[in-house]
Amino acid sequence: MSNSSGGIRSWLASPTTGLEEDPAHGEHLRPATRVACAFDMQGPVDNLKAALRDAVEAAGASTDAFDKVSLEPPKEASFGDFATNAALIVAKSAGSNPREFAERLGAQLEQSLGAQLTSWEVAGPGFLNLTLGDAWYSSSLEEIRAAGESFGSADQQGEGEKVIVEFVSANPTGPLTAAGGRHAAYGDSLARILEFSGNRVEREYYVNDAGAQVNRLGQSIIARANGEEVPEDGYSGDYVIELANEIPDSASGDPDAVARVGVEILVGRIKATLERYGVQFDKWFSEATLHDDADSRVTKACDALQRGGHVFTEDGALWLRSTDFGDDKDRVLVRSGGQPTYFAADIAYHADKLARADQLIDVWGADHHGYMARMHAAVEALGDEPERLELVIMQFVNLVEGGDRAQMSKRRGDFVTLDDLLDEIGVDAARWFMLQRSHDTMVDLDLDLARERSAENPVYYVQYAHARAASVIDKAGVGVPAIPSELAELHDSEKTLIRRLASWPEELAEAAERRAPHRICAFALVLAQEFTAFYRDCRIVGAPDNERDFRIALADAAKTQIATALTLLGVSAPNEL
RNA sequence: GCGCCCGUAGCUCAGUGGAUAGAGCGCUUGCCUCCGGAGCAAGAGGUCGCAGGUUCGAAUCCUGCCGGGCGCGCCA
Repeated sequence: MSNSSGGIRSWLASPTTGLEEDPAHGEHLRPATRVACAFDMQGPVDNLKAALRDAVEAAGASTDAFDKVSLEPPKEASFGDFATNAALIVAKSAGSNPREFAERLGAQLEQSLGAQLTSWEVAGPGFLNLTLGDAWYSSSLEEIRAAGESFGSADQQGEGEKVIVEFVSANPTGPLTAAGGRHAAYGDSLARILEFSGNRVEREYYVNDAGAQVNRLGQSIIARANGEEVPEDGYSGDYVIELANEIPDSASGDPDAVARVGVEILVGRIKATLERYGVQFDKWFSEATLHDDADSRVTKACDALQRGGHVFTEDGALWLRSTDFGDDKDRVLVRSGGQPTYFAADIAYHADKLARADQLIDVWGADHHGYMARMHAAVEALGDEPERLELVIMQFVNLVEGGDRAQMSKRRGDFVTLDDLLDEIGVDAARWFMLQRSHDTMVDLDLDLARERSAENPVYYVQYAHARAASVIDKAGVGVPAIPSELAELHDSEKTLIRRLASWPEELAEAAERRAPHRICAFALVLAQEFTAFYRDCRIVGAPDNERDFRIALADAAKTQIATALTLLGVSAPNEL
């Protein structure tokens, strides 16, 4: 960004480094339409909810507003295992008041759930608190274990919508920055979550290998090859000197040709960095290919807009009347000199993507939010529904060291690359720390904490719980037995853990719908904590056989779910640390 | 000036209509004959930026302010 200010993030993506965020990538807005989740309701909690729904009907109320009904473990343990606000929502439709209706609901559930329900009570304005029996816990664990690794995932993989997630797309004029690591972690994790939810997902990187910045790269390389300073607006990083040395005849070469080779090399490095980071793109889309031929896709896109009557000529330039679609200004498509703008190419690119998918998700940097309105306007002008393009805006990331927004950079003009960061804290910590906060919050990444290989570091804490589960199962030495039919009374820690496991499908759906991988981090952390509490309270090795076997099954289910969660984050789940 | 995001514990942040607002870090105090102490437990710490409004119920929704970040090119 040629015009961004200096300051805190300047060493991440600073004008003086010449590192540019991907162009054109703006801000955020949340279309009402979301990618549908392909999976059907399933799992123990859904069974309960189905029973609740039946009870609502049996008690004479409408289920029209049932999607507003919650059924979840209350914060306060004395309120039972699950609490529902159903009566508060539907009582009116039965001509009843909430407390009275909750009584009816309780009685109905008592009948339908039998031994699974130990007791119930009506509380407050009309909450119904349920206390479940060990029978429910046992059968729930059974169900979770039967589903195995796919618990919470779509019944039919790939039956959902086809989604293209475009992310990173950083200009190939320099190495990937640490900030790019946030985009990469987010986009990839979101893609994994959507895949797990049954969608067909393609990860795509838009390579801005055309336009003025590529030319500037060529000029900069040539200048360096001749031992000169780079031109104003050039790229001054040391990597340009490396490129100058690497590219044969760069001192006397044609700027475009030199630039092309430079871009090729840099794209290769970006690819390698991302691969190291665990991110694989399905498609690297070259902007230059949009400009090929006289009859290019950019020209076609402009023609299409013209046919739609959405363009006009002024001052020798061709404009899109984007104000017709909510933008605050009209935008130039073709400059008076005849060259298409970046925007025009981006429209062609999005037209191409729209033809290839049901839903588009673009992940953009926060400094591009001003670009959102025109992009949506363009989609609409093309005759498409703007909701099909979803723009997710990533806020910035700062690296913090020693309690300060740190000078990790050695000197002015340097910046922290993603590779530098990975050298410092490793892939697992980097991905976790990049993901654990919501995309619309600016984050400070604490390098000291991220480096820590102890329980103070959440990512190691979660991995530790996983390794511990593996270890104790191994130590018991009887494999993973079936859940015994005769059970001793369950410990509160066992029940708490099973409730958590059972809540996974719902949590996952939430993360998918809200495009919120950070929820998976939060879930994994709580799950690890609750597993650890169970491990502390319920001895496995040396316990009576039926208790031991039940607990092994539970530990194994927890281990599986921790591993699944970490996989969705792109973090490893080793059996030993 | 206009637009987008953010404002919750000392710090970094979860929590997009439910009951006494949570986690991690930091701080205080305990716990190793005990399946991994790379651990566990307890505690202190908050006018959810401010003011109105909607609701049986608001950190959450609406309006207006204040503060911070970012953006408003025939750049990408």
